[in-house]
Amino acid sequence: MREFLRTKGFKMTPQRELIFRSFFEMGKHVSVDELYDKVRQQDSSVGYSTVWRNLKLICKVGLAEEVNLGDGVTRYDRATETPHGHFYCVDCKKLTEFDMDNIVGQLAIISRDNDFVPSGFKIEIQGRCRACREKEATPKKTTDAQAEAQKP
Amino acid sequence: MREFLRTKGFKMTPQRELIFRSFFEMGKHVSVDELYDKVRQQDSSVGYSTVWRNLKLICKVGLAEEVNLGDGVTRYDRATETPHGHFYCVDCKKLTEFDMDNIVGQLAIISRDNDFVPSGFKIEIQGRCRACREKEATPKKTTDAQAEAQKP
DNA sequence: ATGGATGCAAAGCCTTTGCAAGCTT
DNA sequence: AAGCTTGCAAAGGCTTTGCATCCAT
Repeated sequence: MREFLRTKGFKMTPQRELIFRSFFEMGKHVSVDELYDKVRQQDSSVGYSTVWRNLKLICKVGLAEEVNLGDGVTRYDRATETPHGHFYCVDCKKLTEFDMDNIVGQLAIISRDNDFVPSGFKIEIQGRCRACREKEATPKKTTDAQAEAQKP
Repeated sequence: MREFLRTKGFKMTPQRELIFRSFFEMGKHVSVDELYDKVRQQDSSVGYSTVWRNLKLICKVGLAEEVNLGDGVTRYDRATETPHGHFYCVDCKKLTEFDMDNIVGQLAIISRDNDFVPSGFKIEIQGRCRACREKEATPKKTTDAQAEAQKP
């Protein structure tokens, strides 16, 4: 890793090592705050911006990429060999992955047909996961839209 | 329109009418700022939050929906009958649409197979549009990744 | 010695909200 | 009259940046 970074012109530091290690241990969909918390558990002297900058660095060197669902939080997803889409539960906000190998091929075709050179694909399916559906077995009287509309 | 809103419990006002009208004239992918500018051209007394709140209202009543590409700006897309995905040019930041009828069927199947009840699908294809490719016919010496990595 | 890396604090940016005053119904 | 709306200003919430200092190479 140290060697890998050097070839890109970056140095290895204790903080960086801790941050990188923590990130790759945490798996998927990590937010800056989450990673910051985890890092601080092991070294409470690490600054927030250091975590933030290193997360950006991890993306720069191609080891991860940003995932943004528009809920105000940027998440970081470890780069994987297999392209995948996300199920986004509107209730619990959890992300689950699904394979999208098959669909990517079609998206590439669509792109070509539209004279667009693609570099990345994102598919997000919003809805409700099983857990949240079972949790709220009792149906509401009003629709979500109406209920929402009442709020200021 | 006035009638439609009343049934949902909302009133019609001059500002609201102007905002609604402007939004629907502007077409797709409108940001709060853009709409605000357009509205101000016709009535410079309208406040930013009024535009913002009405854009939210338009979404609440189902006439539009938010589109978020994670570039820090929320866009609003008029609700259409045909589901569509977006080409997002990483150079000019423009959005272009494409039909995704065929793919939606598959996403629904994927959802069912994963015990997920979908309520919405989003597909985003990042890349470069023809215009931006032609604009920069001269290839760079360094890769984008390397160039980016040099920045602080 | 050098130039990248770190921490802290502060600035940015957009999105939201509190409130008093003003308008629809 | 009653309650939704509006404008302005201010507060939030997360992302970025300025800088002096520190450290890896």
